[in-house]
Amino acid sequence: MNTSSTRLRSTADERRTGVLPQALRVFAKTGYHATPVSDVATAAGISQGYVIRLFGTKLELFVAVVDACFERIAEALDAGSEHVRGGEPQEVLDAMSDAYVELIADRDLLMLQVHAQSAADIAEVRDAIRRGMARVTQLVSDRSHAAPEQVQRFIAYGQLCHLIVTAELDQIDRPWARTLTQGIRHLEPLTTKAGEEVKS
Amino acid sequence: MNTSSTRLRSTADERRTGVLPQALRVFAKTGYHATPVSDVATAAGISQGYVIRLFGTKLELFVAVVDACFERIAEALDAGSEHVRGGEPQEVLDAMSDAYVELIADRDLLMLQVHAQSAADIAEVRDAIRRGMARVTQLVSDRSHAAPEQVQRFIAYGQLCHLIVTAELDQIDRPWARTLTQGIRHLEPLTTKAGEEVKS
DNA sequence: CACGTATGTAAGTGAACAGTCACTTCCTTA
DNA sequence: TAAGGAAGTGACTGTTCACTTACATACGTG
Repeated sequence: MNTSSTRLRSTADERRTGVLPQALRVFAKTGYHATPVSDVATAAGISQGYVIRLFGTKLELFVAVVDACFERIAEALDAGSEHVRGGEPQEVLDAMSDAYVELIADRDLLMLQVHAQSAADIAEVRDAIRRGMARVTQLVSDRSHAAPEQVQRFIAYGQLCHLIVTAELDQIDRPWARTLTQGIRHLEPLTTKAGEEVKS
Repeated sequence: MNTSSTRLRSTADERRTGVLPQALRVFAKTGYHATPVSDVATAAGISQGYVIRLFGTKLELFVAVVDACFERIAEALDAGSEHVRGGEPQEVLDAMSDAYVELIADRDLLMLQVHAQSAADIAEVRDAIRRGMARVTQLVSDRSHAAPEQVQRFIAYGQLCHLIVTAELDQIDRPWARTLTQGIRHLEPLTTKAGEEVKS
């Protein structure tokens, strides 16, 4: 066993966990069917054949990516709810909203959910979405102690964000687009507006 | 000119309009990238090469399908709002909700929207979504005279339906799934519940 | 009826892609 | 240090697919 950094090669497990974030980025751009495994391999800096060896099939890779996506979302919601623990339900929901909005500023986690929904006719993908949504919904419910209707609304507006981001409705300066984007402060990553409190 | 039905061949325009509903069905199942043109051709009963000739490229065909999809949605919403014309905003919105839910009982129009969102990195597809959402949003606003917030909510819950249908959450009998599906009476096509008024 | 145009097909083309395989290089440990 | 196993590559394979093209058949019209 060599724990020092002099190794030239990673273990297969290290590779897998290292590949996942890159695969997430690539799949988020073009989705499951339109993304060749070779693109993932290039992004990860390894050969295409080895990516398949690491994950078995492209589908298994994609499912692993979807799981990782929801994992990160759950973590963010969890962290966002931490500093208002025990607050009013709506207060907790708002904190989680802010955390989600902040998290998806780079679009990848959001786009991947859209692509996963589009590929949900594949049973394994549909199951991954179910796992993820179960986790997220339960987390939101448990942390906020909000009524089911409030939780449902929370998720519904999250889905609306998907539409806004995929069609880039925030870049359209028309009444109908403003109707859909109103009150949703999202994207414009890292630009801090004066007077708005920032998570320190 | 021969206007009788003795013709063995359709005009190109007739073919195009005839192919679109079949293409809608096929694309709704597997999405843009995973659907070969040959599948559309088979469904339409013509050769694959001719489908391309009729629409130019697969992309142009898909865009035409997305436009047709929103066309049908707009028609349904329009019709649904007819018999409560001049009613209270929320009343009109509810009527449109019912019309939408009834329309998407066969899933195709809904699934196609999801697939279009997933392919929205293609500029032509993104533009088609924008056209469609502009039309739908304006229609809902104009017919209902509801506040923008209400219209936004209407669309947001429509997007929630997309998630429920793609992941088939209505078939999951767990609290988290019930939280997301509550109050949304959808699918279970054509089963009329006692005591619920039916559009005669 | 003959000629030009539009409808439609079937075979073909070249590129792209998921997965395989033989092989090399590195690492660990007995 | 030798040996076996694990990491990793690159070329290959068979298939699928969008699009093209050469050709055939039907249709309208002078």
